This record gives sequence, C-alpha cells and structure tokens, in this order.
Amino acid sequence: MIDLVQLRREPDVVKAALARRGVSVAEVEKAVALDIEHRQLLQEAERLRAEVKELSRKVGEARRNKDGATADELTATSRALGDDERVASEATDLVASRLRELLLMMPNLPDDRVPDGADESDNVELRRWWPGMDDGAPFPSFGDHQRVPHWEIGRELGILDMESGAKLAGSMFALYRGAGARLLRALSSLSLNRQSDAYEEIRPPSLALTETMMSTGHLPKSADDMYAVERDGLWAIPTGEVPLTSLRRGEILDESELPLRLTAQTNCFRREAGAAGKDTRGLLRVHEFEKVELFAYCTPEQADDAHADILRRAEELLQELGLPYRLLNLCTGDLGTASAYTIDLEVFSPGVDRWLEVSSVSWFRDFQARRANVRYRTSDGSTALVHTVNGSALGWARVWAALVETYHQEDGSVRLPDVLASYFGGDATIR
RNA sequence: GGAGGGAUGACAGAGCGGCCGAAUGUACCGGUCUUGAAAACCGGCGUGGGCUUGCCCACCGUGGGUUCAAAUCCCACUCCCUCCGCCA
Repeated sequence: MIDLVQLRREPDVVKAALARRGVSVAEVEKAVALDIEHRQLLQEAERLRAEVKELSRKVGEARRNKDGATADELTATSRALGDDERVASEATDLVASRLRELLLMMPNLPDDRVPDGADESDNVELRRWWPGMDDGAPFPSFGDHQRVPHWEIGRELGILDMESGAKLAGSMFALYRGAGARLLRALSSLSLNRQSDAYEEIRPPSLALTETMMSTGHLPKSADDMYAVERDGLWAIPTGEVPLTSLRRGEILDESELPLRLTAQTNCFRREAGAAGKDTRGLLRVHEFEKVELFAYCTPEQADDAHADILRRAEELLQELGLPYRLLNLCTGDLGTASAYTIDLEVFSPGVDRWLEVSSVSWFRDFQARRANVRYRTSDGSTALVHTVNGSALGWARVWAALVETYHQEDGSVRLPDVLASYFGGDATIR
C-alpha cells in the first residue's frame, strides 16, 4: 500500500509516479478527496464520542451521589448523542473502507531506475553471462544435439512425463520421474546449502489466509491468478514470498535483528489464467513448480545491499550450473504490483531457443510492510516500517529444462555439471 | 469430530459494568550511591490516528450485540492447552 501521508504531502509526486504505471490522475485525486472527507467525518464522530464519554462519566458520578434525577436526565441526553455518534461513525467507516479499497488496488511507486515501457518487450537488458566469458569466449553456439526441446529429451530418457501430469491434475502440471525427480530435489538442496551461511531456512505452509495474501499485494488485485480453497478460506501460495513476508506480520522488530534474512523452498501454484495454449509446452509455463526463495526484512538503508545480495546468490547458482543468462531491468509496464524495482534473471533455453525467466529480484520499499504492518524499533526509540526485498534462487522447472537441453549429449544422454554429481552418487549422467 | 479450560502491555500476571489504557513483578532506559560492577533507592517505560500541540479518539485474541457507559455481560468465530475419537 502506498503511503497516505506522502499522498497528502506531495500528491503531485504520487500522481506522476503512478501515471508512469498507468494509474489515472483522476484515480489518485479520488483518493485524496476521500482522505479529506474521511478526516472531516472522523473529527465529527470523535467529537461526539468524547461528549458521550464525558456524559457517561457524569452519570456514574451522579449515581454514586444518589442523585437519580440528574442521572436520568444525563442518560437521556447521552442516549440522543449516542444515536448521532453512531450515524457519524458509520459514515466515517464507509468512507474509510472506500479509501482503503482504492489504496489496496494501487500499485507501488516505481523507483527512478525503472525504465518506462508498455510491456515485457520494453524491459532493458543490463548484461549477459555465459561460461568462459571472462576468458574472452564468445556466447556459446549450441550444437544440434542441444537444440532439442526438453520435453522431447524428457520423454526419451523417461525423466519428464507431462502426459501423466495432465492425467492426474490436468494440463500444465508436470510429473518428473527417476533421475528427473532426483534432479529437481538436487537443485533445491544445492540452493538451500548455498544460502545457509546467511539465511535461515523456513518450511512454511503451502496454503495461506486471505490476510496473508493481502500483505504481499497478491490480493485483492490478482485473485484470478491464485488457486483458492474456498471451503476453508485459504489460497495456494504462488511463491514463498507470501508466507515469508507475513512471518513477522504485525510485529515490531528490533533494529539489531535487521537485516533478517530467510529462505524457503516451496511449491508455487499459479493458475496462469489466460495463458492457455501460449508458450506452454513442456515446463515453459506450469501451474505448480518448486522454487527456493530468498527474502529479507531490512532498514531502508540496508535495502540496496540486501537486493544486491539476493541477486548475486541467484547469479552464482546459474554460474555454478554453467547456464548462460541475462539480466533485465523491468519496465513500468512489466513491474509487479507491489514492486518498486525488479531485476529479472532469464536463463537461455537452447532447445526452445528462448530466454526463460527463472528469478525476479525485487525491492518493495515499505509497500508490503505497510500492508503487513511489520515495523522496527530505531535506535532513537521510535518505530518505522521495514523494507522488504526478495528474489528466487531459483524457480526450478525452467532451470531443469535449460539444464537438460544445455547438457544434452550427442549420444542422447544428459551429462549434468559436476556441482550436481554428489547428489547423483558421483556420476551425474542421465541415460 | 466430541468434552472442558484459556487468550490482558517485551514477559509473567491482577482486574465488583462507571477516574481502567489498565495494579503488581520482571526485563529495559535514565539517575543516586560505588574505584568499577552488583545490590538498594528514585524516575521513566505500549501502539496507532485526528486536530486548534494541548487535548481528543481507538486498541485488553477477532467480529457482532446489550448499555448513558464494556477488558469486565451476551453471541459467533479463531488460536492455544488437557482429555476422548480418527489419522499420515
């Protein structure tokens, strides 16, 4: 949620920033007007309530003094005022909830570093990495044996069975088997092992309350993209970010705890509404995938470092796996609702000949912290909202795809990088 | 799923419907004392919001209700504990 105080103080700044993200000026002005109206109503309601309280105090006093006549008179007056108070309060609450609804639908203010743009085609590529580039090697030219899509390799080797996934849960659900399943497990283990020096490992529930989903900004705006367990009022988490951000919801952290870094491996559920049929072959886009998330609560001053640390760790994993990738600075049109600044990592898939998003490293400023009400105690004793940052390290379905294609041998086997060998009993070749 | 008990400030723990935003203890912060520390003593010590910055309002698990007045009474829900049932 954006900062109401900032909206009051510098409405033009907010209007300009949100206009970059396609929020109309009229929308912002409506919020400003509702805020003014709300405060006026609030003053009146509180004035009446103060009077009722004062009268009630006097009623009690009169009763103690056995002055029944005065007490009855005051009671009557207070009762009438109470009716007025109720009306005023209801009017106040109505405006407050309208304002809240409006604010909940508004996206975060984009950072200055975010380029303007309409959609993903306007994202700005920052740089690329590939094995050997430091020694002057060119971007790899992939052989014909690497130009085979992962779903074909997966079927050939019996390690990926999309048909069975569909049989069990419908299309766009994957089923890994044998070495394919083991590879998935190895990737999560590898990542979690790499993060253990600085990030506490968490195993959160896969389902979340509506309130939990609200805190990250996934609800109310993106309800159609979430799986709902309606009967119990729960939602399947689309990312580990959801439970991690709410882990300390409503709490005041001590500044000495920050940055508080957490990591979690979770399954991520996404309905991908409207995506049916497009770029959905194999593992390109699935309804459920495994991901390791990195997350930090931090002070505003720590946010840049925390963001850089997550990005570095995600990059290091891709480098260890030897997969070429690129970094994109997301433009205003592609930025997630809650994010102020996001760097995407895309791995290259030679078999599909496309770049695949495997991580989004985002800084949310205090947008999520305001919704989740996570604050910290500063050294001078006051409280302030924390900043949240998070990123994947990594989303495994697409990494799995890129690995299988990149390391596909001419003889049809897949020889995985040595870093994974220990997870395969020493020989990470799938035949 | 059934029966019972509970939920109050950082923690522990009081709180006959009316000077209760809340006793007391611990922790914490400041001070006195001390060579220093401990102990003792003194003082301070929740979070939001509004505006005329001095006041007002809200918050005692959550949401309703009763009342002139609710931490306190009523209803529903959630969570925790104990017991029974079921179960990976």
